[in-house]
Amino acid sequence: MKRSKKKLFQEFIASKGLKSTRQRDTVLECFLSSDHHMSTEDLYLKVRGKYPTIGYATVYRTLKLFAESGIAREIHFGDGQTRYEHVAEGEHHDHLICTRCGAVTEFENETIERLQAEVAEQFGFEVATHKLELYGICSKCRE
Amino acid sequence: MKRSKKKLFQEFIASKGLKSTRQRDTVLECFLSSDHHMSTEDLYLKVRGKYPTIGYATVYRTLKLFAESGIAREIHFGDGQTRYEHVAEGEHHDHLICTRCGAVTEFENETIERLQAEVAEQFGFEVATHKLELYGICSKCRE
DNA sequence: GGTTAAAGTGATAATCATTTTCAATTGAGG
DNA sequence: CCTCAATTGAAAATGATTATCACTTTAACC
Repeated sequence: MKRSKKKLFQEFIASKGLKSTRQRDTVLECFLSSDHHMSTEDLYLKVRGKYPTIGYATVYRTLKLFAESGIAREIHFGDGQTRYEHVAEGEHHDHLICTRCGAVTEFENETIERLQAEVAEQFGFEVATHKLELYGICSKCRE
Repeated sequence: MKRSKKKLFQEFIASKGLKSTRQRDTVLECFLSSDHHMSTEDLYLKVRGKYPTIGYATVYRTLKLFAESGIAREIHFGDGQTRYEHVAEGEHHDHLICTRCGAVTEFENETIERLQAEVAEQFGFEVATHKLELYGICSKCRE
């Protein structure tokens, strides 16, 4: 799975006439080494561990490439920071966001997805991606 | 309906020991005069028409108060600008966002809402608000 | 109506995340 | 190995939003 994302990204890079560099490889490795979404800062700090001279700009630029290549997707929770999550073919997860402790839980629900498609069709809208976030208090904080 | 929102905001202001000012009244009027969501800049420009000396900071501050008072809600589409939409008691609308022309259409679907509540319950999560956005190409752009 | 303390305002400076710039470096193909 | 376009990192620039602060206004009280 990781192998395939690496390959996907390599192909994307090649098809655009871009170059493969140690920086991009390192950022990709670090990104793939986590299961969940991460902010640019999270990733920057992680990459610094393996490649101390990396610059912020490079991480920003590389993440945009991930999004363009389709292996990642930007997400915005409204706290002013952009995060990136993994995109697996045909898979999508939505979020439960605790407004007290900030915890983010992922979930999937096929029925909701299907209903979304129906609504879009009614409007003649062609859906590319979607975002569903539920804000509230998580079970731990409610105890 | 507008009357009730004005009243709601007045009550909120009073309950917090805040003051009623011409600036706040003007911003509220301008906000209520539109049916849909608007960015801070949109509103700022509109308010300037009625109150030319208004400052950006005041509009920002007032919008935050609207959100706190419950008559408005922040929305983020990922373009770096915060927008505010009207909140009507018990009503909620989700968004179809065209990534080509930027058009935003609102919709409601009770079944989706109900399913969301079910999912949240499974996680022991208490939902306060939610956000559902479908990104893609609108019917006009598809022609 | 005048007094006053607390809240509000507006101009401006400050922040914060993200982009751009640019000189120096590096990768891929010939 | 050479060449040239792509890449990088540091630092400056940007754009949205927030904080600061001297001055003004509101609401309550006398």
